[in-house]
Amino acid sequence: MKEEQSYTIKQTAEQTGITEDTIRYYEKIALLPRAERKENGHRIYRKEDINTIRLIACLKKTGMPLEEMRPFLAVSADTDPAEYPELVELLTSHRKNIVSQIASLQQVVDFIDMKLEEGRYRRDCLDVDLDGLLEKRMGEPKPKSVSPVELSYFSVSAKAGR
Amino acid sequence: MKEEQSYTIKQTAEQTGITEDTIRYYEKIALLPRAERKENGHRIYRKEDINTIRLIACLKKTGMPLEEMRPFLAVSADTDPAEYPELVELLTSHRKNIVSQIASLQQVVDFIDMKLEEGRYRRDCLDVDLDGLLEKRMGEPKPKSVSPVELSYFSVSAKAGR
DNA sequence: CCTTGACTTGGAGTCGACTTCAAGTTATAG
DNA sequence: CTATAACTTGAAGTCGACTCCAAGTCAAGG
Repeated sequence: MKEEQSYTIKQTAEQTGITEDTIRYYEKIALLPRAERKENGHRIYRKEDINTIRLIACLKKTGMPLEEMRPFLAVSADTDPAEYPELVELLTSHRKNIVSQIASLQQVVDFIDMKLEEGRYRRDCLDVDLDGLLEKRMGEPKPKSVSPVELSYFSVSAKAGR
Repeated sequence: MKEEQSYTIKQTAEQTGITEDTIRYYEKIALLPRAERKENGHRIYRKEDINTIRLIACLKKTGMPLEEMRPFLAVSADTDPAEYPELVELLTSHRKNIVSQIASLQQVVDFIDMKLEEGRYRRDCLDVDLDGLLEKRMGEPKPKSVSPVELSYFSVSAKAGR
């Protein structure tokens, strides 16, 4: 085994995409545990810590408020979730949230595709293969699309006269 | 045709899940157009407006700041996107964002599933069919799961001694 | 006529999440 | 020996998105 590699706050910021200030802030509000210091007082971070910060960044992308992250960080850090039933519940419940968030996002993607397709359709009304073109434009495969959910309200307004 | 149905701000709030205050606030910052008023000055809303508000709610769920929504609302309202190239670009670029957001979310779902599975696994170590059970617990089909992305950092810390 | 309820307005206050600031320490380079 | 850079601290400031407030209007009920 090699002795644990460690990083400065700057390196950590670079690796995680979270600014130094923000990392210190997270420590201040105890979202992160107090980082180890060297003799000179400078913080040092390990892979492990970087991973925790990455997890925060990831949860942030899901729109989770910092306060709600605490239990997740606990789980990530050391706790075995199954030992704490309320944690298990928290996890499953947040999972539901996220799944429904994905649905929301997918809806927006569909909205955008629809709009894009619509414009394209109007433009070169009569000859081009729509899907082929769309795929080319987006790079995305887009296997099925258009969620069953009430997508209605996204485009109506476009045609309803004002 | 029936004459357009209309709603009070209260009804609108109920239908959209956005509070009256917030709706007024959106109008104040001109995210929503000034609503029509009746003789007494009360706002009235149509299906069309409700749909716009729903779109805002939906975009909000994707974490989009209000300011960034303006162009989307324009598109939704009346503009043909293809007529404004910068709008098309905006749409495609935000589409990319969302797709990557979905990936982030999926990552978190995978993280949760992993944690849950892990706990379950430790618990009744030796006999149960994991996937079957998991599916039952979640209700979700979960056809493939575990995105290829660096999921590593999610669980390492769990086993790395502290 | 007075009250209740559903609204109106402008403005002030709150809250989460940073972000910036001022002042200080320590390490290396010229 | 000084200056630059990389950090430290605590506190204050900012910004987006509400959220609440006070004062007022109007319509219907008792």
